Amino acid sequence: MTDPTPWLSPEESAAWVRLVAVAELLPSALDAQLGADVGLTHFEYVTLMSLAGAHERTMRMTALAALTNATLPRLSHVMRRLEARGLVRRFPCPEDRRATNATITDAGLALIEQAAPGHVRAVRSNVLDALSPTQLEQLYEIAGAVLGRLDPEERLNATSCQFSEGPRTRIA
Amino acid sequence: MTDPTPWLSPEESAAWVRLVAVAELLPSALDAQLGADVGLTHFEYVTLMSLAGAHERTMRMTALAALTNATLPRLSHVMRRLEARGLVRRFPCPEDRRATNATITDAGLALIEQAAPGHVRAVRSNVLDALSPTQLEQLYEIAGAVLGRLDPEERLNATSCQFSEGPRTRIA
DNA sequence: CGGATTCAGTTGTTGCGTCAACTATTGCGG
DNA sequence: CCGCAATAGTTGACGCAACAACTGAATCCG
Repeated sequence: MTDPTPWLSPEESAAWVRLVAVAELLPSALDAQLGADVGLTHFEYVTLMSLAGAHERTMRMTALAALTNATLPRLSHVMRRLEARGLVRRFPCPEDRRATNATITDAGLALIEQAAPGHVRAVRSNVLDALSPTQLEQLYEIAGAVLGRLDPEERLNATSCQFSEGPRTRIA
Repeated sequence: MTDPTPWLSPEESAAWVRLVAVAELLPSALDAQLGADVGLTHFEYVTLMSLAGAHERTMRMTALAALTNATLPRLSHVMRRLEARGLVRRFPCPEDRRATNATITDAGLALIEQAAPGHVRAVRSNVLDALSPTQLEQLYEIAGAVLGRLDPEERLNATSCQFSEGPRTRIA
């Protein structure tokens, strides 16, 4: 009982401190670049990208919330703001009249196509360029292991593939 | 000009997505545990820890802000709340009457001593336990490399050593 | 010495995320 | 078929961080 928490070893502490620093600075850096560039937060960008990659560029609010790891209230507020800017549209789902479908508009598509190059540059210059191919693989494994603890549900899995594509299209 | 952003390779994209997920979930997890345990945010906890480890348990606001990577307004607001809870005290610096010194109170020390075990447990269960010793070393290197890009000024360096110590004391 | 600039902090406003209601629809059990 | 729980989403209130404007003290400089 006197030693339920053996404190952290120097190695653990050093790695932990750096990880925390990255976790704090990275979101700010992403938001800053996207905000200055096109007036979007990173979350708004991911939301629009998810819609752009969806079938018919349309998704149910709940599905979109799960995909972007947002609570439903948060997504609702964000979508209201995006809709006010003409970047998305919302309309009731015909099959389930409780549900709401969201679609990205042409203006929304145009905006993320405008935003993407700068965002990719920021990702490279802030992170990827600092890592060797070996470290990239290690990062993949490490982040995966940590995610297994942080997100046992594995809800965040489909956000991917938004980056390895060329300009997004309907499907083909 | 047509290819200034070669998009991301599948490997890059996969690692990036996982890193972003960790960067989003980790702060929430820390805040949730500390908030439920002792009603502190992670930032407040780090602030109190920094004060506890400082000479005479006292620090200038500017120094504390630099150490915790906070803006001065943010720190000012946080310190006002902490002072209202009796966890810190503020008083004008005798040598420079522009400056304000902050000290952690005995109540503040007691609170972080109460909070530390649970926090360390959370750090372990959410991150460290998922990594092998090799991965811990890799994480240290990777996070260091990324920090070199995100924080070229190296402002976040002294937050360390708060974890490898036993219960904090003045100095000796 | 005296005015201007810089520095240290605080305060007010705005924007975003979370939490707690609340509405409306669906599906289930009797 | 009728109530009742569960689901989908919206809305409003509150808390915290960012930004800008402000006060007061120190420093620079002529």
